[in-house]
Amino acid sequence: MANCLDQLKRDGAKMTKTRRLLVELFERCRLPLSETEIRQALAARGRPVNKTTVYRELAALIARGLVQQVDFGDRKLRFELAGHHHHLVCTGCRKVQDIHVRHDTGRIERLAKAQKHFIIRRHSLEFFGLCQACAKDA
Amino acid sequence: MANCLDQLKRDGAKMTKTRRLLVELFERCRLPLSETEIRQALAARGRPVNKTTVYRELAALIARGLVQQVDFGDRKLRFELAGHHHHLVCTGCRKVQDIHVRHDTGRIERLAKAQKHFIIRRHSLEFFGLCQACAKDA
DNA sequence: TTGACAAACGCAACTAAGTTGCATTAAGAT
DNA sequence: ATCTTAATGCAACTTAGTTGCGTTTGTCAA
Repeated sequence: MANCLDQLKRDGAKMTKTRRLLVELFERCRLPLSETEIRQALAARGRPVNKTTVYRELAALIARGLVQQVDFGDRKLRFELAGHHHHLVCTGCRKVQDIHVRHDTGRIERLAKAQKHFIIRRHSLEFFGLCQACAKDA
Repeated sequence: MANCLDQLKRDGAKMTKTRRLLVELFERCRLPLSETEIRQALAARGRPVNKTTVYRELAALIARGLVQQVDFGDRKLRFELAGHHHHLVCTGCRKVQDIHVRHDTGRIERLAKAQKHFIIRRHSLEFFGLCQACAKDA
């Protein structure tokens, strides 16, 4: 992760306060964040930024492969440190947890190739349901 | 599927031309459609409708369990006949194909319950990559 | 067949998320 | 210290979806 900041530097990027804070934020929190959440977090740390800046910063980090987009179907983009994760999304309180899942994508990739001549590059797998607290209420 | 139209009737719904065409469209096409695509298709069949109507109609069908939402992460809602599907989404031409996948959700559900006290209700699993035509170009 | 009632509809105005163009500010190298 | 260029803010815009309200149209019963 630190080498990614190095990479940024190498191709002419500047080490701004915003960029440092943003990477820090992702590393500490390790969960998908929306643009709004990111701006709130940065503002709370004394760095209020425009939403345009957030999107541009994210685009830069995504282009370098540091950050990736996640998608929970609420038509809101979310972002997290790159790496293959899956999540448990609570439909009650919207809280998100990581979950480790071993699953055999190879089989499906071969199937798609053989039957549909389709080359799978990536997949998304997300789980929706109720967290402990919300299950109690229901 | 026909019994779903019956069900609609039973609780006071009217059999409008739009509704008939819409259900027909879903049954014939069997792939996730966006609001825009739906309106184009209806217009092509001589029934131009307002987007508000489309969304309301979809809400009614979803409420009855006839239709479900799908999500390909392009912050656009899509809709298809209810039932558990997975898709191959071409990132080149955006074409979508169904794919049949057997996979063991039971294991993961038990895991989520045991480790995180999380009750999984549903999941989404979508594959992104290149279809035959687009793979050639790349 | 007709008339009444509720569902369906269209329209216009609105919200929320994300994007773009342009002028200004500020890293950081020389 | 200065200069170059990345980073930033702002305002205006786009796209997807929602809401309120007045009008139209199925449907059912008389």
